[in-house]
Amino acid sequence: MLTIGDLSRRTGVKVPTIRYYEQMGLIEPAERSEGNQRRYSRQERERLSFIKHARDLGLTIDSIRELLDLSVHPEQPCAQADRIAAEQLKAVRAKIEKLKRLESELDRIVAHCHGDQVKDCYVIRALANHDLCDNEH
Amino acid sequence: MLTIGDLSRRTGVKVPTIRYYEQMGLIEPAERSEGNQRRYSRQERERLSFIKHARDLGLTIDSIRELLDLSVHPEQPCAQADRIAAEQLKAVRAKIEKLKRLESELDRIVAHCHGDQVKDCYVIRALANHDLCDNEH
DNA sequence: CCATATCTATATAGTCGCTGGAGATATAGT
DNA sequence: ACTATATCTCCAGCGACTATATAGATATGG
Repeated sequence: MLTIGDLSRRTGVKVPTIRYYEQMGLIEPAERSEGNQRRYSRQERERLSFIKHARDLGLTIDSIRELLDLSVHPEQPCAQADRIAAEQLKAVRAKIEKLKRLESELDRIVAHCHGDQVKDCYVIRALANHDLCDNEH
Repeated sequence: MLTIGDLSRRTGVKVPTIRYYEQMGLIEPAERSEGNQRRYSRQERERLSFIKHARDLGLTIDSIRELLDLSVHPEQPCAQADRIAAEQLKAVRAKIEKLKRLESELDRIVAHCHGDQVKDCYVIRALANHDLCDNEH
């Protein structure tokens, strides 16, 4: 059995975050030692690793809860799990597109600035005047 | 003079957000009508547009406050404004890189899934088992 | 000139996913 | 037995809003 600190080190999830996940119902309330400290088994470590992995991929707590619910019904069709992952992929792609537009505008703003004083500064002027932008954002 | 609703429509910043910006000290407390309603001039509309533009570019409230402070000192060197924009650019690029890694992994996960049942589902299995990942994330 | 419709005011709480602190208790090592 | 470290619970805070409730102001049509 692992203490919460051990579990934290093995999964890379911080101790208060583990307790937070318990509170949010992502993991079951843990067994307790005589002195009321949480103790975890290998199964619980795996579940937490699953959660960590999904969070690293940007899935919301709600999506993860859904996936966890699905994973305990192995005979059901997996279309829903598919859908969750596909939607997340779509969201990630949309974010990338948006960030790329920001990148190109910021890049242009930074590259243009060669004034020495604020009154000539392209950064400031570009922000004050949307017309200097190339694209929508 | 514009009401807060007019200002909102002209800048695309929602009414409660304008009030929030006032509270945060990004914009000066507005003049008031006899009935205690906020009234805005053209100058204040421009300042809010500046803020909107900067927020759209992902700058934090704190960075925007710095830029606004700079913009009222036109004789000072603009190196700091430059630095703020350059740092934001760096942050945006880092986010793009991270999201691209997520994209490729999610894409791989989704593409692999052709099981019909949860027990064979690659989405679920991939999340449970980090070894199925190609790269770090 | 009044009824009504829309807008605005303030204050407060909620969102998401944690993170950190205070003060008390448990456990491990010597 | 003593000490150092880990853990416990509870609660507050982050950022940037967003929503809700209740009350008062203003604009419009008849």
